[in-house]
Amino acid sequence: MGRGKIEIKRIENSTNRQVTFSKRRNGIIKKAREISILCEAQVSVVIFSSSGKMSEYRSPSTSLSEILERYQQNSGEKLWDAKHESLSAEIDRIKKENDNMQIELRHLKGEDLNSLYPKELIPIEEALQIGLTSVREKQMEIWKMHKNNEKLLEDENKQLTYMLHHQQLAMDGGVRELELGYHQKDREFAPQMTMAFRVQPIQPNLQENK
Amino acid sequence: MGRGKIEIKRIENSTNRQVTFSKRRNGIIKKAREISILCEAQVSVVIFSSSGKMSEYRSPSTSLSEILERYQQNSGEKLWDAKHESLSAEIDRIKKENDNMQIELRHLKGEDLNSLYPKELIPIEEALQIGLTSVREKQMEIWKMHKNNEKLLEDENKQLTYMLHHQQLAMDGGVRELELGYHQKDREFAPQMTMAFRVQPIQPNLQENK
DNA sequence: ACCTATTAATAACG
DNA sequence: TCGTTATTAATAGGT
Repeated sequence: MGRGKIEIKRIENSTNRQVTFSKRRNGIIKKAREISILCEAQVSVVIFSSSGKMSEYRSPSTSLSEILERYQQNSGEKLWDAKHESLSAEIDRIKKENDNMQIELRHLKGEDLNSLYPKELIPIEEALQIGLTSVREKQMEIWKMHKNNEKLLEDENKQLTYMLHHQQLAMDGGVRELELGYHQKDREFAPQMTMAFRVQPIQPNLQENK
Repeated sequence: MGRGKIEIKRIENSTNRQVTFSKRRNGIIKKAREISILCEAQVSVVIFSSSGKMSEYRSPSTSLSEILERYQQNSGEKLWDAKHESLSAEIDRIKKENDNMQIELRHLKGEDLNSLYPKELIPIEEALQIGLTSVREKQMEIWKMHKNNEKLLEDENKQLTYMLHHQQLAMDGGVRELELGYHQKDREFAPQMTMAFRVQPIQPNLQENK
């Protein structure tokens, strides 16, 4: 039905193919609409072009879900059940994993020990022993760090006290007339000077509180 | 395209409508096949007649699920149920739970302790301490049970030895003529008699080996 | 997009 | 449902 008859096989010329697609797609959709009106049929047409663009026709006042529902009833095919099943399978898998961990946790916390064979207590005891050792080592490490920090702060305090003392002596001893200028001009500068002597805290990332 | 032009509106004559449906449905499906071949298009056509009978065309080597997948991507419309959503949500929930347990387990085993604040080490240490105490109590309990069982068996042994001794004395002392009868008639009965004296093992469910 | 010669679909009927 | 055929509709190729 055109200037010439064509064979039904892939149209090699790309432009031609695209044009034909466009025309025939419109034709199909028109036909779909017509049959739905003429014959009270429920129709769904979905067409993807080779470039991936989608076109669609659905008979009026019908949702795709409705059509899919009918489709499944008629064909017996499971449409989205494949995905559904894979999701369920994953849930089962994770739940099992979950249960195992739960049991392991309970055992480590000393619960449900009666369900175990005596032999199975041994690795649990060992794990607990190792865990306890690690935790206590960590605590010891932290304690040492704090101790160290304290020591540094104490040293710093001594140094500051010493410097303060010297400064006071110097001030008392002579240039008392400078006091006025100190109070008026350098007051806000003074804190910055003492800051320059402050030792940076060790382990700045160590936080005692959240 | 027929002996007469027809208006596109419901065909009132039922027979006529049915015939037209049949013809046009074939036409649409033929067109669908043609466009899929000519233009490399992916096509899905689903038609329900007014009487509920379904017809379908799908371009070769494509499943409907695949088409639905593409459809959803293109249209943004959600075809799958709330079911899917709830399953996905449950997976997320369980996975999260899973992660939390995993972390707790690792901490109890003394791993990844650096990611914790010092304060958080304390409850872990306590839990480990409690767990260790429980496990050791359990082991002690089992040990005591074994000890007890051994004691009972020992007592039983003594009793049996004693009885055996007495029996032997009685036999040696007098009725030696019974020996023949004992050997021939009661031999297979004897073990059952001694069984009657056996003490039932304590804690029959206690299994040393799997 | 539009045009139109030509083919394809199909309405009416048997 | 199937075949036939007059007639309309779709569309291939070209502009």
